[in-house]
Amino acid sequence: MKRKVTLKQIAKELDVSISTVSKSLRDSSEISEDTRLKVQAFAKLYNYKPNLIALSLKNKKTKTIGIIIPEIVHHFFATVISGIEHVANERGYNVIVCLSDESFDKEVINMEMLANGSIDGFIMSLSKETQQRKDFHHISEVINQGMPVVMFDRVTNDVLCDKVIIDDNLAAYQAVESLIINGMKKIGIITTVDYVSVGKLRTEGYLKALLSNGIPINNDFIVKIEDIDNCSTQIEELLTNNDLDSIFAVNELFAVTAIKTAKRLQMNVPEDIAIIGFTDGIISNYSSPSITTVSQNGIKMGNKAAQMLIERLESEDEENEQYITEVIETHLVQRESTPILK
Amino acid sequence: MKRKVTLKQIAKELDVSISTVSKSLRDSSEISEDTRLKVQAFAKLYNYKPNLIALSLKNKKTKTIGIIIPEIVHHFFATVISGIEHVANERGYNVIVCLSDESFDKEVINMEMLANGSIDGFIMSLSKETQQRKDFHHISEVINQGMPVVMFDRVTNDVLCDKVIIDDNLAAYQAVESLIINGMKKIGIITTVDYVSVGKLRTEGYLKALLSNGIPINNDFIVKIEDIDNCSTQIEELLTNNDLDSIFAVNELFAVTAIKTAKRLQMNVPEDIAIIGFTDGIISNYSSPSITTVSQNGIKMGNKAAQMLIERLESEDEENEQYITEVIETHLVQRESTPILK
DNA sequence: TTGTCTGTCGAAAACGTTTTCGTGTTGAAA
DNA sequence: TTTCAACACGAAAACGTTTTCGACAGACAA
Repeated sequence: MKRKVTLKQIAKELDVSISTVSKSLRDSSEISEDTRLKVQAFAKLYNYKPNLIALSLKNKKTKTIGIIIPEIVHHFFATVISGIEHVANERGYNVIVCLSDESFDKEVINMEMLANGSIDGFIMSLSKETQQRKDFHHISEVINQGMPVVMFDRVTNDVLCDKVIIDDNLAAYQAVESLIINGMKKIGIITTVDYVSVGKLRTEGYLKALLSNGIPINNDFIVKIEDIDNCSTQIEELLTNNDLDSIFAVNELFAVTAIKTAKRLQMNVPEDIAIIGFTDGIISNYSSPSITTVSQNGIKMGNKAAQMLIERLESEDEENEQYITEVIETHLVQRESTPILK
Repeated sequence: MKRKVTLKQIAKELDVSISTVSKSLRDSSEISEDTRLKVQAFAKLYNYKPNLIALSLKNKKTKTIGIIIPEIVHHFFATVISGIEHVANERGYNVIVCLSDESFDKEVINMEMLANGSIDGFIMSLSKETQQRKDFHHISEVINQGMPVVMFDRVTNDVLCDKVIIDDNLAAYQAVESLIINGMKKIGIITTVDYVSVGKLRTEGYLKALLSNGIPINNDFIVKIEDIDNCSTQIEELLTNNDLDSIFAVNELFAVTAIKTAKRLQMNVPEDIAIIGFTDGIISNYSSPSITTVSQNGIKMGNKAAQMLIERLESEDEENEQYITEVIETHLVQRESTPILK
């Protein structure tokens, strides 16, 4: 077994000082060509690589980005990580991933752990519980210590920092309006409880679309799901009792569940009822019928978040308090769960 | 902005030595109760947390696990990460994720980067290109430096280390045999090119099942897909030319593509043709018909891999050369793409 | 008084780097 | 011969910890 070699060992072997070795390897002009080449050859032979931990300590930079997300077995979050990782890698950064499991406590613990020197900055999306509690002290604290944070998707106005989002409100508005334009009048919505920020925004977009098109709002058409595992009866009631011509679902899972329920009730999609989902993931693509959906480009969000964080990390004037909220564009992906939309 | 406070600063404020502060915070009996309490109070007030980078350097332990996988936008790999992360977190470890993008070079670069002090050990799954080249020097090198490695799923016999796999050969054998038991005779297979280790093993299991049940092997029934994006014609030919009664697909994507192709060709699944897939991901669950498939429990694989790595990291006798290959059990998940299997 | 023990604390090394500054040698100019 | 610059290199500090060892004071016994 060959343990990793250090500057000190090379120095000893070659009977020079540590400084000389270090300078030689960094091609300093202070060192004569003779010793420089000798040291470099020796270092190459023993495959010397500087210890990154030591460098981190010295430079107070770890070249590592911390990511905190609610879960990873989730197509959208996985794409965002992928987007972050690629930009990070290009620019010489590594990525350390922590999962909050939608738990406030785990989010806090993970942040505190990473904030003690392990990383240079955070990219994060809030857990449900955190959004419910509206307790963001752990994030403010980190920012207050001079560590930049970029939030994406599930963000909050209560914390000042860079953000990357889609315009959930607008995207929902456009989706619902495209149903209206195509003649739909009785449009239901399957959404989340209100404390989930993106769910709330998408619901608002739905309402706005109805209002601005002169369609009265019917509360029977709105179902808010608390627990995804026990949503089937709620959805079934929505479908049976209201003679809907279409449904807007605020995520893939709601959309596909609506489709399966409709099928079970002998309703044809899209002939009897049209369905639009949100998030263009695996499910939308491979369900039958495939799902017309609002695409939110996770890769792009990840790319942008990483860019923003790294630029802040590497900018000269540390204390630039000009926080940016970047809005990633969305678009409607036409598939089989709706008629062809004009 | 309040920068993080260090031992040195506390020492200065309280006019004691750094050692005294450190010992006080670690409840050393060397220090009088007076000063101990005073220091602790002060540290709490200023929210002192030890710098983990400094600790890493001192202890030569980072409490961090490096994960290298081909891609993350992939249900199976995401579940494995999730499994690793949970065990790691419980035992006080963090997880740093790198993606090889199925590229040999990126795999090498990432490993070398992480091997220079950033992590205590690796958990990895080989990239396609690495498997094709059969070049594992980067892995051997890391192991040779005393850094433990656990490989999962896509492994190789050419490297000695701990491994977590499923018995791909056996699982495929059982899946195909269950088709045979249920009266299928003309069984096709959609598989990968041979250098993908798991694909090869699953193909072998298919062949073995046919052989041991006295069914002749027909090479027309075997299609090997190189490029997933251009596989539709190959699959279409397989379906039209051979009058198959069933298909074994070595992954989800092949299975769902087979189903879509069959539908297009006006064949009913499972009445006209039964289809069994591999990997129990989102697609199998949500496609219509849903897919009968071999479930490989990614969470469990991740858990086990993390356990094995951490145990090796924390075991007393460093040089235990008894490498273990853990086999995670699989089982067939009955869904709609086959008749009910006995 | 001398010696020993105990209770508190600080100095310093160590982990592996980078970098500043100082120092000794050489050669050439004066 | 003296002076001075250029050259080549080393010592040491710094990053933030932990830990070993030594030091000093006071108490107590001989």
